Amino acid sequence: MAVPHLLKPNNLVQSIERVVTIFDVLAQSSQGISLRELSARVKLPKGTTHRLLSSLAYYGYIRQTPETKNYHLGFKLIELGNSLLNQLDIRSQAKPFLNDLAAKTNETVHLVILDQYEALYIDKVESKVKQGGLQMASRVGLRVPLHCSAVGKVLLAYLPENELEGLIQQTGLSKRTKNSITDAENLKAHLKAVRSRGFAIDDEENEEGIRCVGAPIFNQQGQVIAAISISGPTIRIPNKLLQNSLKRKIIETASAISREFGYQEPRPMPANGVRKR
Amino acid sequence: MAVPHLLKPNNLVQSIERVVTIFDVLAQSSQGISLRELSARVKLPKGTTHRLLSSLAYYGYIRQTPETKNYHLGFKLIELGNSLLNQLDIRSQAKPFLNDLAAKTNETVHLVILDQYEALYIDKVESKVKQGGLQMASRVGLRVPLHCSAVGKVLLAYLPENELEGLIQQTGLSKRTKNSITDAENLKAHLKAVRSRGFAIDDEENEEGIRCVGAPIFNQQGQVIAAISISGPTIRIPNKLLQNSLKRKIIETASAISREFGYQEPRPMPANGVRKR
DNA sequence: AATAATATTTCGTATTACGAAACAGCCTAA
DNA sequence: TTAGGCTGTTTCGTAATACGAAATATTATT
Repeated sequence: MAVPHLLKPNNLVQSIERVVTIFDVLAQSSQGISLRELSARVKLPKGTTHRLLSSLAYYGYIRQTPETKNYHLGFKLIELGNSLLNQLDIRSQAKPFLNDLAAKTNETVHLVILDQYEALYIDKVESKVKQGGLQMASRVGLRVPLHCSAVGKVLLAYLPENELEGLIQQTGLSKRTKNSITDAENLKAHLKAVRSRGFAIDDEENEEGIRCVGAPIFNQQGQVIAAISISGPTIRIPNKLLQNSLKRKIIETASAISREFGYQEPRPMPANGVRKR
Repeated sequence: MAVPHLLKPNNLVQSIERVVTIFDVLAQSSQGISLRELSARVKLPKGTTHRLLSSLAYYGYIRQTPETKNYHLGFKLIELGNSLLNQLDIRSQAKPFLNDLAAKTNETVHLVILDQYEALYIDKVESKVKQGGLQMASRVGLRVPLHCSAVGKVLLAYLPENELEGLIQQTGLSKRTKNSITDAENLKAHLKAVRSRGFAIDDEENEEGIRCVGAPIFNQQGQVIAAISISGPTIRIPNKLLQNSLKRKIIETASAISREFGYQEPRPMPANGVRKR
């Protein structure tokens, strides 16, 4: 809930702390929630909760269904969230390339950035041809662990050593599936390989039955600013396909986007393109 | 900025008021903003602003670029905004129909709901074939006035009389283009026609060079819960096309979505399907 | 190296938000 | 129809909380 690597300031504004908790509860309550239950969940007196809610409602950050009196997140949040998405120029720059890639591969394409030691989806393009109707559990705004996703491993690979250590210390390497890499040394070796090859593979390491290939996007300074991936059900993506056409396509697309940002490809060893925080 | 028709409670929580103002300024500052400038804009001492910011940063609602020290909106807002979008089942229900409609018409399709006397875009599907590269100034999370957009007029048409009055009183009828309807009586007559025909047309009333057709989506109780539209540049959309194929397609699509919500079409007069707030 | 212009932290104070308790509105059942 | 038990909402005296001026630290600039 809180940004993991930021140390907690000793003088947090109480109301902000409380509002944030309320938002979290509301985000989980898709059917809305009553004042009574909400105040119980956030462990505050009804009166106090109500006061915070009416302030938030006044500004459109939450809303109350008139019939049920239940509280929900407010539409102002869509406004803000999308305003932020729009400010991210990586997103608009990458969009046409992602569309193209999804059309060519008939699989789902993702764009992610690094945030708070997690990979944050900031765009998703589904192929029109949804064979079998298999859907990925991804969505703009959601997050995946870094150590067990293709995009995540790409981002990790170009992170300074000490930050990688920090992540391992703080969040650990969770075992999401039987293929997840949970050993720090294994991971480091794996990441070294990712750096030298320029792409990463997720072979059902995050979600059973899903395979992905991911590649990094560099800016002019050679820093990794985002990652893209192609994802699909294992049955549709044999290893052969992954290692050949998909791998080629993701690398080509990633390079094309990097070039838009002024990145100069041909260095002798692109391996040490360290990402500065 | 504040919800217009809600009366200001006399006991707003000060910190929330301030945070909201900060968010608004940050949303407008796509390049980030310095503490000095931000504190000037929100008319608060630097120290005070800084304290609020560090609380918000701790929870990921804002972030600070390490190099420039500038402040930006935080990714938590994307998470919340999209979590809310996802809670709106009208959006997921309508999605396939919108895709279909965009593909068939090669124009941009919008899904909007009524919020705070404005039409709020909650989905947008662009046709793949972007002839001429003409782009609409719309985006999920943005808003259009009700009285001069096809979707807006559809929503207005099914609003109880007193709410329509309230809107006119509070926000007025702005003249966005030479075609905008700015007279209350004209508007009422126009809305009556919209009700009886079951669709609305926006003939460059909101944006010069843009024409739209819109139609309402009903729920089981016969209330209007959303509206959809087809929009495109005037040059590509002659009145003939609008009145024939596009009009037919938007009505068909809207009915199909309404049926998903259990709406029973064939009543003698669907005109009095009054929308309850 | 000195200066200027930032961002950040400190700390005594009074304003602000607190929350217990009273109130109001609604449903259900007798 | 009215009593009872639920909700959500408002009040108000109090003290804890957030306030913000000023000191300090951190950068950038000359």
